[in-house]
Amino acid sequence: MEKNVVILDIDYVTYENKPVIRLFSKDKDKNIVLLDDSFEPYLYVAPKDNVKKCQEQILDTLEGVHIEEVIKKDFQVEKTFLKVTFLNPQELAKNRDALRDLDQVDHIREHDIPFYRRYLIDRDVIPMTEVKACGEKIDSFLNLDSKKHDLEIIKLTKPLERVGDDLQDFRILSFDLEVRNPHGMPNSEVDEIIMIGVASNFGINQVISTKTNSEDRDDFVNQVASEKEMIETFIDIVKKSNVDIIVGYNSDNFDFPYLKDRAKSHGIDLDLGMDDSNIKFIRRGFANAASFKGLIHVDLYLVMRRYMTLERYTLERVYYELFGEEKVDVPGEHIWEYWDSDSTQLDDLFDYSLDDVVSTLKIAQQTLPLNLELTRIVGQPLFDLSRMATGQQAEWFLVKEAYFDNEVVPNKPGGSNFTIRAAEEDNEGGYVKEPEIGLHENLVQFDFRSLYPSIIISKNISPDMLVVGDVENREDYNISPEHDLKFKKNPKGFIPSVISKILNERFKIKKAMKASVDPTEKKTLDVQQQAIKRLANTMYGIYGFPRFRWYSYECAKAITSWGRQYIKRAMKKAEDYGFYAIYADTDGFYAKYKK
DNA sequence: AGGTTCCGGGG
DNA sequence: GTGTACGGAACCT
Repeated sequence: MEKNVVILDIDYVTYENKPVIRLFSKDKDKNIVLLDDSFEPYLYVAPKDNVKKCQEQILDTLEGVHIEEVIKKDFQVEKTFLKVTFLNPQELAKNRDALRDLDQVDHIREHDIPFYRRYLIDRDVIPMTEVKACGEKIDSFLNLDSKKHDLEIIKLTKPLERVGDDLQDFRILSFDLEVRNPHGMPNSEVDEIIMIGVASNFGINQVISTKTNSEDRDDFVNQVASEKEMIETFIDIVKKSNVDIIVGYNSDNFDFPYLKDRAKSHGIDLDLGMDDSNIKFIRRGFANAASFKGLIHVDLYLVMRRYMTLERYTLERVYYELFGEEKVDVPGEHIWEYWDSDSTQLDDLFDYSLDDVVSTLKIAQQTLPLNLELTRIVGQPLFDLSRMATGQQAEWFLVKEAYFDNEVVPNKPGGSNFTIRAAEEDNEGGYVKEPEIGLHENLVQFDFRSLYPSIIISKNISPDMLVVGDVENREDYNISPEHDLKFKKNPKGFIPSVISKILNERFKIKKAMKASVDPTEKKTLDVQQQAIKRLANTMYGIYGFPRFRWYSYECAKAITSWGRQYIKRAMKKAEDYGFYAIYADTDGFYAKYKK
């Protein structure tokens, strides 16, 4: 059978010792899980000097691996690697260290790319877009049961085909808890949930509670008998509404952990997964992320911290910044008093609860389009992408581009490598001329368009083009104004070529945007070009950040040193025409016309 | 100057 | 989950 579906989420399970990729998807009216058992985990081995000997040693040491000799580019230089394929990801993880330590092995590469990400990259599958699936329908697979979970299960017989890059419409639901907290920040062991606010882009706007508001107020309260029933009602709404994306504000760290604890105390499972599986908290560094199979949870707090620069990121502050309106406010420490009061204060608390969840939905509608575009460009799941720093988004984008360029990805710096990188002096940044104090008139503003991306492209600044030591023909190199850093003029470096590619794409989109007469299309194109701009601007940052795969202190230094040269030159030139700069920063300045 | 601890959001 | 992890301000020594 053939079917067009939209992919929401991905994971894998191990079945009979083999990995099976599961793509949680949907079509117009049904949830669909695609199964693909045709993909195997692998890594690359760089042999020391003798490829054959290395291959023999690996085969002698490890059981059940398959080895293939491949030519891959490493910083643009073609080299022979051994592609070592394992039975399953667990085997790869278990044997990675032993492999690295073999005396015929120089080093290993691409050994730390999560299996589902590898699948998305290698199979060119883009989350949140439409694909054509060919396969056979099956009734069940492991814990998945098509009847019990009301979904279709399709075992793929052919690779997925891209149908189009068009972004789909998604069903978005926001939620928010209010808790009775007589002693400061609530404690889920003792403090009950008093309200659950729910809003959606498909008509739901309500507050579930054990109390209700006055008759003269708008009727948005869904009154139930107990806290247990509140939680059950919430779960029921989410499940019945076929939600694609569930959003909250700080829901990774507050709402979902709290809801889970309270549900547990009533013997309820927070089983919102497409397969009725439970909520799962994924440890990501210092914080947790709340996740469900096939239901994308986006915590907008994390998204907003990247989306705009503010001194604080409270829901109130972010909402004000985006929409210029004040929110209904109830001071946190008084919530329990409002709840206990049974008067207009209780009504106000209901209004506050609804306002919070409606604002959260509005913020989601405002910001998700950009994140969906980034998902499409970066090629990783929205759940992951919404929690990545922009530098990580850029890095995963480069990992994907490297695959299509037949480049082996550099390893992440580990241990001593990282310490060396981190110990390097801070790079001198852009040129800043402190503003001259006073009220100035007759000012002109001047700025470079994408200064750093342009420098990277025009000077071919890329770690694979950097040459250390003396060179014969200096004219074959772009040489930085300070530090004598030399970059080959040819061929085009990996990162400059990626940036030119996406900037060309942006140029085309901007052109189409100007030509378009349909306001919806215009808006969509605008979001697309913004997403690309963000990604292009991040590329400078990745050179200067010690944890990145393409980290290069030299590249970072070269970019800023050319940057300083360009802006100073421009200021000088402006002065020749009678413009005196009163303030400058990195890629632009304000100047006063003296005449 | 250099190292260590604390904090964000949420109620 | 092919796990190991932020970044700036405030506060010590």
